[in-house]
Amino acid sequence: MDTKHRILDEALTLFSEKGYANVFVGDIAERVGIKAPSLYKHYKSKQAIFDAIIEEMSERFLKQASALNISGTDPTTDAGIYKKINEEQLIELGRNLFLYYLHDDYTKRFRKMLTIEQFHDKELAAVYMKQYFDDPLSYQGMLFNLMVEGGILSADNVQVMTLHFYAPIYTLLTVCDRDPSREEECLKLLDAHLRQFDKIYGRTIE
Amino acid sequence: MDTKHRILDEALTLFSEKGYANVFVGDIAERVGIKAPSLYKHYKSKQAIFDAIIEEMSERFLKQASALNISGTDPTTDAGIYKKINEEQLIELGRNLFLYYLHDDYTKRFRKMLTIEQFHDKELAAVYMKQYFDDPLSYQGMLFNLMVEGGILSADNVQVMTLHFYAPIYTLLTVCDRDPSREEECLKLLDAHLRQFDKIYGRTIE
DNA sequence: ATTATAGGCTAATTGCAATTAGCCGTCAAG
DNA sequence: CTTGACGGCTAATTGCAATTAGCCTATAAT
Repeated sequence: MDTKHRILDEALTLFSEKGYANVFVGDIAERVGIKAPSLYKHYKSKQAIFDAIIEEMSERFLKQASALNISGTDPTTDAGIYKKINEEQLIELGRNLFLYYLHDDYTKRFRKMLTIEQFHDKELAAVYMKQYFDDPLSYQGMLFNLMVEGGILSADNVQVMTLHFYAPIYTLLTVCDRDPSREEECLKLLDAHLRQFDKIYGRTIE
Repeated sequence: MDTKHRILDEALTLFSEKGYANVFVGDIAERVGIKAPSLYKHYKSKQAIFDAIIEEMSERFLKQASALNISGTDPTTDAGIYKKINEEQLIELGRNLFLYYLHDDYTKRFRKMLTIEQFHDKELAAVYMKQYFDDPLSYQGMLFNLMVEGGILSADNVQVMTLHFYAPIYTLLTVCDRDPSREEECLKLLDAHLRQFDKIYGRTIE
């Protein structure tokens, strides 16, 4: 009964490393510890495995939002916290966002898989964009609006400020995905970015 | 004799749209206007076509550097120009970088192809990183150093400043690659980014 | 004029990888 | 205690897509 789930897990790993077309059902089966034909007791086809991964990940995304902010609370209902944030907390917010994306095992593999497969299918490109561009920007934008209200940040154009915050995080993330050996270098650069960001947009409250 | 080159061109188009594994040699042949077996008069195998594309693009990259800066001259030999640049020219520099990457037909298709195929092969990931991260950052970093010397920009940390300049450009570029219909939106955001960048780091010369 | 080469075609061939057929053991429910 | 679903296996089968064989024409060089 657990096999069904192990198949998805191993398939995701392989798809993220080699891409759908370069993974054979036999590879997946081997990792799971069964033979290829046995896979078909659980999934109708190779494509069905892929679809099930997309399905599961879409659900997972819905639940994860709260992992990303500093308080673990929902900022729409707890706006006050973000009006009192300080420099260290702002930096921690960025670092958490980065580290979550970087190390969460599922999102990491899923992101790599989407990166490879995004051009096969308009849908996948849309999922990628939503997950790694639109949602982070709109979520961060919302937080920053609160911070501007709270006098913690100052900006004419919150959208551009949010882009300035997020684009380096995204860019460094894609570097680490491609070459994990540069992780340390990227973390340093991330840190420098966040401090500089705070210096640029932060307002000292006296 | 021209067929050999047309094959590369059509193959690049197809690989960039569907990925290597999803393109059949018959597809390439059809576009060129010949039958699949005839391809083998020009290239030993499908893989050889792919390799030839990589080869040709690597050469092309060497020649293109001068297309990206405002003067068309080599800044290592003509540093003076960058010490006298003004706000509008700085913005133009960023826009040119973006538009070149976005619209140059070869680099656009090649970038998409690399995005899809990068995880097959360490080499390809390295090419991608060099082309879209390391080289732009080091090149821009060099320009910005000149501008800091010239009193046009001010910064403690030129590396982070360069990241702040380039990361949004890169990020918006990946958005346009995935969904060309957002090009206009991205261009507006690019413009706002560049103006904001100038406001942050620019120094008025009186 | 003849011949070799380049480049095209049709018709195999090959080989691999997805899937199907059909068999078997286990175990829980009746 | 027997039956049927579940999940595994081996041995086909299928189908497709890369490549090879072998032929043909045009043209350019000898």
